[in-house]
Order: sequence, then C-alpha cells, then structure tokens
Amino acid sequence: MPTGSSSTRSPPCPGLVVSQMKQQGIDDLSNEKTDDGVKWKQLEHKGPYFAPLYEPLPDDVKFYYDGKPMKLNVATEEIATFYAKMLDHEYTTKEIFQNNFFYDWRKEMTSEERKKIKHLEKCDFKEMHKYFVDKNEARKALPKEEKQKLKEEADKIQEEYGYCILDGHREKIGNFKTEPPGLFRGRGDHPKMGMLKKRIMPEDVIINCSKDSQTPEPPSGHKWKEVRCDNTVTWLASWTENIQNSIKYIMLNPSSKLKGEKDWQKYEVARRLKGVVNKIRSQYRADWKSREMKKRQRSVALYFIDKLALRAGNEKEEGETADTVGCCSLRVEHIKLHPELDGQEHVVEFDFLGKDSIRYYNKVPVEKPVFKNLQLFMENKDPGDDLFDRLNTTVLNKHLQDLMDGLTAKVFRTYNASITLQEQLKALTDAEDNVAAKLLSYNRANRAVAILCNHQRATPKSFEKSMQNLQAKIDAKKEQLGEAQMELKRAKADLKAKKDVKSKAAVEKKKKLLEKIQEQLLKLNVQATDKEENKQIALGTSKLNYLDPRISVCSGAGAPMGKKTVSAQHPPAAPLISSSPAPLTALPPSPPADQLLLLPPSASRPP
DNA sequence: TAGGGGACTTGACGGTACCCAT
DNA sequence: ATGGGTACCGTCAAGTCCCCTA
Repeated sequence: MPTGSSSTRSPPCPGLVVSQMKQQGIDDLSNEKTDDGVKWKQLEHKGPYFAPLYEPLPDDVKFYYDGKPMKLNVATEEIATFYAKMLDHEYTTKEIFQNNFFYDWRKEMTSEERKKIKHLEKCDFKEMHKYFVDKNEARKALPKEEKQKLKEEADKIQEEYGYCILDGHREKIGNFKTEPPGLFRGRGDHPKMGMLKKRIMPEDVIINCSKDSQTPEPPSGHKWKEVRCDNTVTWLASWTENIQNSIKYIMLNPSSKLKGEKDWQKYEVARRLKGVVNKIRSQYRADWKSREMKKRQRSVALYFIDKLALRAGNEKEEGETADTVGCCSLRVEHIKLHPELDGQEHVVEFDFLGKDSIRYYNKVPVEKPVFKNLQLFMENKDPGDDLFDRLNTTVLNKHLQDLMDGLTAKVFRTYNASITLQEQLKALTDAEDNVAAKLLSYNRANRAVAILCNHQRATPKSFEKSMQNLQAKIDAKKEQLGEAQMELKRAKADLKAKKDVKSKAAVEKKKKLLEKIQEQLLKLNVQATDKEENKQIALGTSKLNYLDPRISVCSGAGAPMGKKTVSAQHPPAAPLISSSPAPLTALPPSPPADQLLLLPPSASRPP
C-alpha cells in the first residue's frame, strides 16, 4: 500500500540527510530553533516564476459592441478575455460578478473605449469564448510527442524554479509561480467576485533570501520591489494582492523538512491537550454556572468547540468577504432551541455558513445547563445580534493559553479529529478482516472525522453514472450467484444418484465457485456502501491536516497518506514506528507500537 | 483594547496522471 | 489499446492566531 512518502519529497530523503549531517558534525536544524520562530542560516532560490505575458488575439477573433466589431486596446482586450473565458461559468450570470467586472474593466480602458463601452449587455464575447474553447480542444488533441515536449518544458521550469536551498538542503517549493491575472472568484456570496485581479510584476515582489546567497535575478528590464534577509520567517518571496490587500507568499512544499516539523509540532500540542482535556472539561462545565456572563459565554462556546469541532470564528470586516461565521461569531439567527425534538431533550439546531460558505447543519442534544445558558444569551436579542456578545477569539484564546501552554481553539479540532480516527479504527477494525474490509473500516473511521469537521464536497459529476455501473455489476454478480447455486444443486443431485468420485469432485468444485462468487458479491456491495456513504464527504482535508499520521501508520491501516511525507513529519532522527512518539492516547512513556491503540476509549469525547 | 498587518494553516475545487477492467 | 474512474496535486481563497500601534 502506498504511503505517499516518495512522491513529492525532493531527494535526498530526510533520514539520510540527518545521518549525513551527524557524521559531518553539523547540528540538527531543530537545535537552532527558538520557540518563537524559524532561524535559518542559508536560503537561496531563483525567485518566482512569472505568469506568461498576454498574447493578443488573432485579428479574426473579434469583440463586438452593440452588434458591431470593435478593436480593443491590448490591455482592454486582455481583461475582456478573462470574462470571455468564463462565459459558460455560473459566475458570469451573477449581477455582483458582472458589475464588479464591468466597473474594473472600464477603469482600465482608454478614454475612447470608455466613451463607447457603457453597457455590459451590449458586449459580445462569444467569438473570443469560442476561440479559447477551440484552443483548449486543440491542446487536448495534440499528438503524443507534442504533449511530451510540453511536459518536458514544464519539468525544466519546475527543475529550475521549483526548488530552493535551505541550510544546505535542496527543498521543494510549494507554489513557485506568481498567480496569473484574472477575475477574482470568491466563494459563496462574495461581494468582490468579478473584480480584476492584477498581474504581478517583479516590481511588486519582495525577495527573501540570505545575505551571502546569490540574489535571484529579476526578469530583464525589471527590478524587485525589495530584497531582504529575514530569517525569522519561512517565505521566499511575497507580494500584496489587490483584491483584499493581503500578502501572498511563496513558501515550501508540505514535504519539506521545515513544514514537516511544524506539522509534527502541531500534533505534539494536540497530544499535550490529551493530558489536560479532562481537567479543562470539568473547568468549563463548572463555568456554566458562573456569576459572570463572560465566563458563561466562554464556557459554552468552548463546549461547542470541543464537542462539535467548530472553528474559532474570528470577526470579519463586513462587506469585504462572504458572510460566514465560526463559534465565537455565531449570531442568534444561527441556532434554534428545541426543549424537545424527536424524543430528545434540549436540542440545539445549528444552521450557518462556515468557512468557504459551506453550510453547517446539525441538531445536537446538549446538557441542560448549556441549553439554559443559550436561552439566557438569546434573551432580548435580535436575530442579527451576536450570540456570544461578551466573547471573541482573542478572549477565548487568552483563556486557553492560561490552561495550557500553546493551547488555542484550533487545537481542539486537531485533537478531536485525531482521537476520533484512533477510536474509530479501534472499534471498526478486526485484525482478521481481509484488505477490502479493512479499507472500508479505515474509510469509515476517516469519514467519521470528516463528518465531525464538516468537510463536505460537491457530489462528483460522474457519481450517478459510476454508481449505476457498480449496481449493474452487482446485479450481474447476483445472477451469476443464482446460476452457481443451481449448478451446485444439480451436482449434488448427481452425486446422490451416482455416488462416484467424479461427481463428488464436481460438487466440491461447484462449492468453491459459489464461495468465490459470494465473496466477490460481498466485495462489490462493500464498495457500493463505501461509495454511497462518501457521496458528499471529503476525506482529503482531514487526512492532510487533522489526522496524526502516526495513528494510521501504527494501526497498520496502511491507508493513503496524502501529499505530506510521513517521515518528514517527524524530527527525522526519530525512527517512525519503533520508538518514536506515540499517537494521542499514548502519552509518554510510549508503549511499543503494537500497543499504541489499546488505550481506553473513554473520556476522549466530551461528555 | 480595538484595529490592522503579517505569517502561516486549512479548505474546496479542477485538471491530470495513472490504474484497471474491457 | 482504450476509456472510464479515481487518487493525487496544484491553485488560490479563506480561515486562525500573533504581534504591533495608537
């Protein structure tokens, strides 16, 4: 079973590097680190690879305004192609998108163009659109050799710009290309959708590298905005994007040692939480009855974060982004209280848009004091008012910091995700199971985590069809099964009549065949179950960001690990399985790997 | 202590490489 | 060999959280 450990990491492998370093008497990187930041000594790279310049359209591809062809200035034309390319996308039907685009487009026009082009409805991009569709088709239809050539060119660029040297190690860069210009596509109801995302020029880019290293050359005729040497940060280059005025970075690939160690640290913090979580839970339960409103709100919010793995919920600037919330920013309109619902008492119904405007909908029975507190928090408030008006993420995290060093709201998500995987694996897996059954168990455990974290996906486009295909296979197999049963019956009758060796052998043969078919049918059914259950659930995110890989490795589940390198997630000096830190439930001293999962499942989920 | 900047992680999505059944 | 299905990976938006300033 693949572990994904070889695919993305740049050679040489981390373990090797460390042993070489030790031999050479070079200190391990971790020795040079301080608590509050990276401290590298050497960073060398080639700077970002810039998005290709705009190629003007051929003369026969025309833009029409009010039915008449109109030659656009190159800059104007470029922006028009951004819109033209998106014509069959739902975005372009939205009024906000259209308005934002048109407003920004007109700003970039020449004054003559601006005088003429006054209404988007009169703009005809269809010919341009067709040009790009055709071009795309042509690219797909290219002969093999041509495609190979293109790939080689891309590989060359990757080779040249895709790696950097960090303290003597060649590391893969995550995103070495600048983002190309285009129209901003926000998620959900984004007020800025359709705005023009400008082209990044070398003059916008800050380069970060070590003083003694070779400073990357800007493209000819250009210069960098700034070259600096800041070894407390991990980015190689940065620029400010024009939509949200936020900074974008070029950073290392997750397979790099730097990222891997950070990831490892994250899970170590989660493991420390394991040790104090019971105390924290008793504490917040006690605080439900506090005389201070602030404490009550804090403790109820923390209960939600712990029990439901909600995100912290920072405040956002109104009108700048889609209206989404997390725990601390929940509003009265986002919950409904049901003293009784479907035979359960004290049910809270959540309905809000979370990160990426993904809907969170959940009906949860809560403990009575929580319910009573929520009623209190909602008294005399309007639907649009904050549920926790005395609370924000800063206040909450400050409190958490007091409870445990390094504890923040998001650690609960990591902790509860990982512990859920571990418990589910333990509960669902039987060592005797075959591979298919084990894989289903792993997926189910992974699914439990994804559901907890509300990681959703759009139903894949081909879902219905591929489900039908699978069903057809199952039907065919069932038919086969029926036939096999009949044949066995006949063979048995034959044996009864003849009682000879040959017919006995025939019966055995038919029996074997029947068993084989039964097993195949079972496997298909398992597959169908897995597929159906996974229809709208995304497993990747939790696998990548929330599940301590040591849980999967130690349990022997051998499931795909995603793009992070397992070995890179450890301080490489520690071997992965034999003596390395154990997963969450096994706090030091670490038992041997085969016992890691045998700890009591109790008390790991909130009461 | 509000407010904003900065650095970093988390997240869904779409294209592509790859795999397996036909 | 082909084509359908899927895992993987890049992309870039959207979060979290920390720090600094007024």
